[in-house]
Amino acid sequence: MRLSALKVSTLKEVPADAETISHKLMLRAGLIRQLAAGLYNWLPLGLVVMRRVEQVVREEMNRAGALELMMPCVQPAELWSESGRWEEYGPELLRISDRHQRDFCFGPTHEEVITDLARRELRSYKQLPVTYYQIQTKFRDEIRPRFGVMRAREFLMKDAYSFHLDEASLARSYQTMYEAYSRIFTRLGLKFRAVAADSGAIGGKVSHEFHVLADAGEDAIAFSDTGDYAANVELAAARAPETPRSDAAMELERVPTPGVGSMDEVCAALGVRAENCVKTLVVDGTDGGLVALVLRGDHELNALKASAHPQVAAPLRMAGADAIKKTLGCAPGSLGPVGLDIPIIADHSALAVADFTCGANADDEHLRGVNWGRDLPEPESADIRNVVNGDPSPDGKGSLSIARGIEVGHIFQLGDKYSASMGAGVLDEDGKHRTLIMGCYGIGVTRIVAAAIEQNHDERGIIWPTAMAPFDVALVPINLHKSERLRQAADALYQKMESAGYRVLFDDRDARPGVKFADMDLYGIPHRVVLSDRGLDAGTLEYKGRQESEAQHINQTEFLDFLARAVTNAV
RNA sequence: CGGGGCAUAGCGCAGUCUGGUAGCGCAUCUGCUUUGGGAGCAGAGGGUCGGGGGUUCAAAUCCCUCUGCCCCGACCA
Repeated sequence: MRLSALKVSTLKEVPADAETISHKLMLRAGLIRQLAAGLYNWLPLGLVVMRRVEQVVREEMNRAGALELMMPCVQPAELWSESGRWEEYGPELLRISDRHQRDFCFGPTHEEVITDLARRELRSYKQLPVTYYQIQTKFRDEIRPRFGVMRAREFLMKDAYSFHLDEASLARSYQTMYEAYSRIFTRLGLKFRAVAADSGAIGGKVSHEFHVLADAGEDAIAFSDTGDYAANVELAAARAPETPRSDAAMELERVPTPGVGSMDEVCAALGVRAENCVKTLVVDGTDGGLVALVLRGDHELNALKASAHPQVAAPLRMAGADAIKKTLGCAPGSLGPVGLDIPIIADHSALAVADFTCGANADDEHLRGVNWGRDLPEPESADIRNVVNGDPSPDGKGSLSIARGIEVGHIFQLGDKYSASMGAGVLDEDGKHRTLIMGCYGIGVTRIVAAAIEQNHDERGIIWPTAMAPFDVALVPINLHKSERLRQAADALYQKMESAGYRVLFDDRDARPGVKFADMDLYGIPHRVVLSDRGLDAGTLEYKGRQESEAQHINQTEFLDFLARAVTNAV
C-alpha cells in the first residue's frame, strides 16, 4: 500500500483522556477513534490488524474442528428468561425493545442463543460432540469503560460452544480448546500464561483464563517458579504456615495512638512492622449481623475466598463506618480481635503471629504484645487472603511469583447450566433422553490488539509481532522528489516485494526523512528498507528491523534473499 | 452506581477568580527556501466558547439546569 493513499495522518499530540500506552499509541498511529464512551471506530490500518488476529483465531479454531457460524447480536428476552439470566445478569445487559414493545437485549455473550439452536438441531448422540464458534460483535454495558479498546463496551469476540453427551467428552474438547488457545497466542507472538480461574457469572466448574503478560494488566496472576501451577490471584490458595507460632515473649500493653488508623500509620507511630500486626476488617454476615475478618497487617483480603465462608454474606460487603461505630463502639481504624463480640475468622497467617499489635476497639488506642490463646481465644482460621510473592505454591512445588496480566481468553466447562434450564438434550444409544453437557470458550479479539501493544512497544511507538503487523515491510525512499531514478527504483522494488508476497507500506510522500522514520516507527512495521540516491550509487539498500538500533547495508541484488531470511527469523 | 474533575478551532491548552475586540502551540491550506530522525520564513482558512434558560447596557467569564466525557472504587473477553 502506498502511504499517500492512507489519508489518515499520525498524531504528535494525544487526546488528554488516553491513559494507557496502548490507547495512546492506537490513537496516535490512527488505528482507532473514539465515538462515545467505550465505543470505537476502527480506521483502515487498525482494521487490518484486527482482521489478522481474527484470521489466526479462525484458522486455529477450524484446525481444532470447530464449525463457524453466526448468531444475531440482538437476542429475544424470552431466551434469557428461560436461563434465568434476564434477572440475574444485571445492568451490564443492554436491554432494548422493538416497535411492538417486545423486549430484546444486545448480546453480551451467546449461551442462550446457541443452546436454543442446539435443542432444535441436535437430536441424537450421533451428532455429538460438536463445537460451534463465531467471531462477532458483543456489547456489555460496563460500569466504567476505560483504557481504549481494552475495556470497551462494544468489542469483537470469538465465542465457541461445545456440546457433549458426558463430562468425559467435554473434558476432551476442553483440552482441545486449551491447546488451540495456546497455539493462537503463540502464533500471535505474545507472552502469555494460562491460569486456573474462577468461573464467575458464566457459571460452571473448571475454568482457565489466558493472560497476556503486561505491567499494565488489570489482573494479578500467581504462578509457581518450578511447578506447573498457575492461577488467578483471586483463586490461588494460600497455605497455612508450616512453622509453629513462637511463644509469647511480651506482656499485653495498651498504648495511646491518637489519630492513627491505617496500617501504615500504626507502623510509623509505634515503630512496628506490618507483618507483626494484625488488621481487622468487618463485613456483613449471612445472619444479618457483622463478622470480623482478621489478617496479618501486610496481607490483603481476598473477597472471593472470604465470601465463600458460610458465615460471610456473598457477595462480600464491607460494613460501613457508621455500623461499626454503632455496634463495636470505635472507628474502623481502631478495630482489633481482642474482646470483640462478633464472630471472628482469622487468616492462617494472622494466627501464626505472636506478640502482635492491633487495634484496641477504642478510638485512638492500640494493643501491643497480644498473643492468641493467652489474651484472647483461638479463633476459627481460614484462607481469606491474597497470595503474595514468595508464598509456597499450593501444589507443593516451588514458590509463587505474582505477575500482571491482561485477560484475553477464558474457557469454561459449563456442565448442564444452560442445557438443563433450557431443555436441550438428545437421545442416547438406549433411546433415553440425556441433557447436553456444554463447554464455552471466549477470546477477546479487539482486546488482543491492545494487549499486544501493551506488551510490545518502545518510546517511538508500536512493535508489532509479525503475525499481527498490518504490513511486513516499510519501504522508505529518501528525498524522493529530487530524483526520478530513485522514484523508479522505489516503484520497482515495491512491485518486486509485493510480487514476492510481502505486504509493503510504501512511503511515497514528499516528506522529510525524519517524518517518514518517525511514522514508520510509530506504525510498528517489523522491517524497514531505506532507499536513497547514495545507496543506488553504491548498489546497496539499507535494512533495519524495528527493534534494531543500527541499519545494515545490503547489496541490491541480494536484498530479497536477505529479506526472506530476516522475515523468517523474526518472531 | 457512589466520590472527584473536565467541556474554548481537528489535537493539546491559556483566557473564567476580577463580565467589555476569543487567543497560543501542533495539525491543515498557499508560496518560497530546505531535506538521513517529527524543518524555516511569510501568509491563509478554521469557533454558535457542550446545550437550554436567566442576571446584565454587555456573558467563554456570574446564576440555574440539562448533556457528554475522563479519573478513583465493586464486574469481565
